[in-house]
Amino acid sequence: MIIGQKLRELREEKGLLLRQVAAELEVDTAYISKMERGEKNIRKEFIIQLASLYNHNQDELLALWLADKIYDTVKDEAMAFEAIEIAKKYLSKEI
Amino acid sequence: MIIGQKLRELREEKGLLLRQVAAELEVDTAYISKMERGEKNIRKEFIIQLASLYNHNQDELLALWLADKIYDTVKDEAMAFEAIEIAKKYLSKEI
DNA sequence: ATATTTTTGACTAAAATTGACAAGTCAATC
DNA sequence: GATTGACTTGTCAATTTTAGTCAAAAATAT
Repeated sequence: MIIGQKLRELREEKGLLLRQVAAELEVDTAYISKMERGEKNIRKEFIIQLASLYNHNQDELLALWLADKIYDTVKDEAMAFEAIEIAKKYLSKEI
Repeated sequence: MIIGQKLRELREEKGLLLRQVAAELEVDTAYISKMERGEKNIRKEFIIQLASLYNHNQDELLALWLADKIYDTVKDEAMAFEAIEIAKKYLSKEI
């Protein structure tokens, strides 16, 4: 989703090829392509490596990555907003 | 987590046994026990059936159920709050 | 004590995920 | 129009995760 787009932007800014990024992460080129297009989940570890490779703020990327996961779990749910508020409440109380 | 507790409360209010609820959902008794104690995920379909069985507001239960899922995906993440805000933004823009 | 309810742990079938590989498309260039 | 390079797509094997059962153990009530 959004993290994928962002990763593609960053890669293109750096002028890197899928192949080069793939070599860095030690995975197949096709796999990077799929991550960038949101066809595959991205492992947290990869985000960290990519933040470093692209010289980009790691926390920002991790936030986007996590936001995508949240979005994915709520997107088709009628109670999405209510649930988010409840989850936030749990979270601030460190349940 | 929280949805489990709530389901247990509701069941006890109605004076139903695990066995009886299990029969209603057509699953094993142990499974209900595990759902109520947050040891197993609960299928959305079960929440709907239980709302009806317990005569309780379905949307409220679904919101709790979804909140738990959100909480679960963010609970160990440093960027949890930021991610939630981003996800909310996506959601309100219906991306 | 014993009968009933709930919990626990081990287990398995099914489903989802990871990631590779091969073949395909698409542009640009020769 | 053939070739080359970058990316995409489909399929697949291997691994991991999940759903739910069963039997035994623990807890609770009678």
